[in-house]
Amino acid sequence: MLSERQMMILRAVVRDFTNTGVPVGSKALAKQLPIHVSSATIRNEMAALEEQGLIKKTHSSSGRIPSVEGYRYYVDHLVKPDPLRPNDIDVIQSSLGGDFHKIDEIISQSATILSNLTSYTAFTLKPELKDSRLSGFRLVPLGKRQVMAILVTDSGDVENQTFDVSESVTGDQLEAVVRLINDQLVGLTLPEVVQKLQADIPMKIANYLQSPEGFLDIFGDVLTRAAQERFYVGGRLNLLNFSQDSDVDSLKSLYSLIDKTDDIANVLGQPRDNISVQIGNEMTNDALRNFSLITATYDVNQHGKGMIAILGPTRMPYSRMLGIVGAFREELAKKLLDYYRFYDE
Amino acid sequence: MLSERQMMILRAVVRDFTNTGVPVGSKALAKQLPIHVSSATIRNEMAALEEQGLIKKTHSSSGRIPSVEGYRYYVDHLVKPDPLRPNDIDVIQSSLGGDFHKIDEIISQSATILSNLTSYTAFTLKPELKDSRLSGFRLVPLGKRQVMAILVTDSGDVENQTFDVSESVTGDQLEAVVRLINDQLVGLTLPEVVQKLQADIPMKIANYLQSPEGFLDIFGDVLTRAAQERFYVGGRLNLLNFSQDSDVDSLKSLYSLIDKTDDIANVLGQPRDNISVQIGNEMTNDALRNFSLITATYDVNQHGKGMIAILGPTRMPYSRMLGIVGAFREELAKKLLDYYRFYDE
DNA sequence: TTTTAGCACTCAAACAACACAAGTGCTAAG
DNA sequence: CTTAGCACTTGTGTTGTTTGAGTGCTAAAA
Repeated sequence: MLSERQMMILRAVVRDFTNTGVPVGSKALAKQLPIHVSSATIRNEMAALEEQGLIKKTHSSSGRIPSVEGYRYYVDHLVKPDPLRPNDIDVIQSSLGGDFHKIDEIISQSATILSNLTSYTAFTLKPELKDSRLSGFRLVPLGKRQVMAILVTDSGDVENQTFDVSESVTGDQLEAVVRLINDQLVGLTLPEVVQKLQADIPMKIANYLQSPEGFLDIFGDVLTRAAQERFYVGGRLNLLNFSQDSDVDSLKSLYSLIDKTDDIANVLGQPRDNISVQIGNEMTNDALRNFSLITATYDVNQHGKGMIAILGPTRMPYSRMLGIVGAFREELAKKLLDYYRFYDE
Repeated sequence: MLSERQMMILRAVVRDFTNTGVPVGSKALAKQLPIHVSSATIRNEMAALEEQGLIKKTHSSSGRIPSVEGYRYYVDHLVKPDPLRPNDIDVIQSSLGGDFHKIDEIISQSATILSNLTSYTAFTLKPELKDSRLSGFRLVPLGKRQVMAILVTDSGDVENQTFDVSESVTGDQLEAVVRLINDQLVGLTLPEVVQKLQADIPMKIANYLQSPEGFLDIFGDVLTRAAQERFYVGGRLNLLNFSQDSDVDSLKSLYSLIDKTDDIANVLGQPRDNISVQIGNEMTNDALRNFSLITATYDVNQHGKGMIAILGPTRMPYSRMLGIVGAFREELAKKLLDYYRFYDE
């Protein structure tokens, strides 16, 4: 259990350190704190905090910095999200104010805005219905030998891919395949489709095409892309700002983590409600040891829930960041409700 | 004019320095060179080379490194491309050996291979006909309010985009628009299309749609994307390897250069025939001062010419790199001819 | 019992002094 | 024209010193 005074000190240590990056000592605290005690008293209290593992020294005679547990305690009990700066509000409203013709534009734009506001790296994920179902499949002939495959889900996701077919394949054959897919697979959830695709579909398709493998490749490809949650990333390059002593290797693994959709989905994890903070090694992934991740869901009513996140150094000004993320999720939800309202009516 | 011996020395300086990164001195050269002269003689020759601006010192008593002009002389007169290592041949053949369903896969894969072989950053551009023409336009309704716009050129490029329309727009209206576009614009080169789009098309479309702006936005968007040359980039992260003293700012500007298709197209420039090397500040762009760029065209006969390039430090082993780029362009051309042959027949 | 002043101690960081190695230019002799 | 020899320059690495910020502990004061 922490005393009031200890909390005050811990809060000050976190605030100072996240602002300056310099370990904070007893004397500086004594001057700064609203209570009148000597640096010796502060020292005693700091020793107690260190005892509990909330703060630590970088070397035997240095000032203190927060430990992961210290940050944890801070975000759980002590922090109060900062209200947005007027300037930030302007940025959000003007960047999100324009006209958009597709949801993805809004979501991708959001990642950019969020990274600008925070100067960290931002992720956004569009609102998603629990299990979306295949609602349509098309093959559109484009030229002598080019065909575009289009897959649509009932949550409005569209995946497409062009590919080349040998000219011996006729339009009738393609149409038959499309009909088959639509008859057999529309209405199923995507995992069910994948399953059927490995079971009886190949044989049925073989009735129409001599060599169905190529086609199945394409279809499977488009399908897995559709089943995958698609993240937008903004401010990738901001990671370079805290490349402590330019450790190229860890930077590389960090970037490959971010660019693999699967991996980053794992990192962000299941959307917890509200806002959640993960600090340093609380995340399993080693490449993130010096980072913190703030994730938040946003709720667009019947259109599902989405997610936003920012990734920055463990040593980030949490109060400000929590304020930004909290405000942005609201703005984004509002914008999307507007968007849907327009197209629904 | 350089004497035979001076050439030999320059060649050795470039080779040593690109291999080790350490300025090379007279004694080391004396030991290594096939002729028997003392280090003092080498020193005299080096002074002559420095006089001509081909090599320079990093400080008053250091060994010499090549100047930009020195590299230039080296690649123009002295270098001989290395033959490929057997291992590299394997890599190319196995990575390019598989079955592909679209050209873009081959080209994008090529960027990856090339970056792996060189451990630099690689660019690839697919073969392009001089001025491609609009050969078709589609609007495919996907659901209640989603529509996909597809644009096809006669060189086989496909651009597409989904967007949302208000439900008050009917299928008949869309069809009318498509017919209009195909009647009026198919067969024109893309610049001509752009021009017409700003002239009489908007009025004609207004006959069918109350508010054509949204649609024109989309069409224009797809159009500019189609007109743009699309580069594939492989091994982006390799740039981190030579982030000398981790200059974050210049890294950032480098990456934003690479990621803007327009800018990078400018950097790579017009495809010169054959293979060309640009060294350091020979390129106008400041962010590239410490880099060299090797570009090469490849020729797929009637299917046009494409381009590949690698971007690495000025201090790169040119002989090896020229060997790789030279061999790869041949392999790629061969692969593409194969590909076209299959689908053409 | 809590707070505080005082003091001895620790450590990182900055700096100076120094030796070393690699390399150069120059001179004079071969 | 080549070379041996030598004085000179400079980056690098080592070592020792100083300084300043900060700590823990003790004993006195509140």
